[in-house]
Amino acid sequence: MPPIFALVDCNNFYVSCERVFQPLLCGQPVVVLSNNDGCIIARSEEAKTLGIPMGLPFFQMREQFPNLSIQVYSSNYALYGDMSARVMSILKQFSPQVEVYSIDEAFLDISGCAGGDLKAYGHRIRHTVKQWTGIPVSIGIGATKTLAKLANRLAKRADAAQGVFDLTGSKPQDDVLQSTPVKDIWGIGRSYSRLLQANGIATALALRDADDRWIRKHMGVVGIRIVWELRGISCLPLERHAPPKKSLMVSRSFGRSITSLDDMREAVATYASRAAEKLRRHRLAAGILSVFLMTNRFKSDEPQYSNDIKITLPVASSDTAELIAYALAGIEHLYEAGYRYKKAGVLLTGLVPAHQIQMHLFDARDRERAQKLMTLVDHINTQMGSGAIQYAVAGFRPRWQMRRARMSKRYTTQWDELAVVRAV
DNA sequence: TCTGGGGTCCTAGGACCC
DNA sequence: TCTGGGGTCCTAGGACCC
Repeated sequence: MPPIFALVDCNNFYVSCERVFQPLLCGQPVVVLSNNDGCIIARSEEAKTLGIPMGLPFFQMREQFPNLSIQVYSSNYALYGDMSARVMSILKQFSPQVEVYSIDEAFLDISGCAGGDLKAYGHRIRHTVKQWTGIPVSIGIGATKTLAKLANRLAKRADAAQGVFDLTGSKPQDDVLQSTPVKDIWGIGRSYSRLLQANGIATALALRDADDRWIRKHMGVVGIRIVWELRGISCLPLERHAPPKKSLMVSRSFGRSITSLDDMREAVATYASRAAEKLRRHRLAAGILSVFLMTNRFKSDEPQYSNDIKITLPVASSDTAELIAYALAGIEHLYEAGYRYKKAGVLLTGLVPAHQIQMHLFDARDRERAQKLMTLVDHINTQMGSGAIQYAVAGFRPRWQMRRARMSKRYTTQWDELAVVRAV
């Protein structure tokens, strides 16, 4: 049986999560900010209607919309991650074939599940997710992932069929593709969009019927796959199991610029420590550690500097102390006094499963002991809350910490932040 | 004062080898 | 004047995604 893809996408996901626990926000313009309260990364429909663009820096929103009353939240990933897991577990009851594509999206293969009426099945999914979690979703159905994505866009339109759009029927496809600008196709970004339009390919229909050789030449195999998917030939299979991670990064902009090596050391030690925790959670070890730092690229009047260094470890490791040591050695090498640093980060690559680390003959480190210590630290931090135990080099209450002034409570993952309901 | 973070895949080009 | 051909591997950078 050929697959039938349903793309289930949570509407304005972060805003919807906030609304579940603060129903007063429903009907009001709401936005959620990126880390460091930097940019707007989620908007309610009301906020979109007001003309607030995606990615707008928060301080510019305050300049441009000074008189509007908009509810603003810092991003609360503890809450969003947990709500996402709830939504995904519900979707798995509607199909054994689910690919969790991002925090707020999943592809389902619903061939064989829907019993003939795809649209009705979509509505059942939508209704169940809403009832059980409070999160509204939109569902697009198509013969390929690309077409399901496209259908999802239509499902979100107010005039469409209440959140579900089925594109598998052959009839309506041409006009739908005709009315879809190339920039709205999954996989077509700014640059390809410009290229295509400059060559007279402005709609999904035109792209579907474009010349393969031209596409291959200018957009590579990625482009060919998009075109074929638009023709209904599935090139992107459902991936039920996430392929193994190839890299892992922890980086943050600083709440205020760093101008001393001591502060930079604290920040980088903190990031290395977080990265090591992530490694262990995925049962991985890293063979290569890169560190980078940079000044604020938006401040053209300030001297600019950015640099990075890549360190190959003698033996792949997930030991916090060891990764911190390499990261500090790296950052001390990169650090130049006299700049105002805005961001730094630690990137781990050369990842291998923790159980198949290649040992080194002259390795002096007592790795067994280190591993026991890490297991203990992780256990304590799981029980007592993240950060209960940490390395002193990472600093306490550091000056450079990111801003998150408008954070809601962690309603679903923290006992002392549960929602309180009062019966009057 | 103020501008996110974390990923993947693909391609071109250089280094190196026979 | 004129300077092979064909591989592999690695890396940096571009493009895209959410």
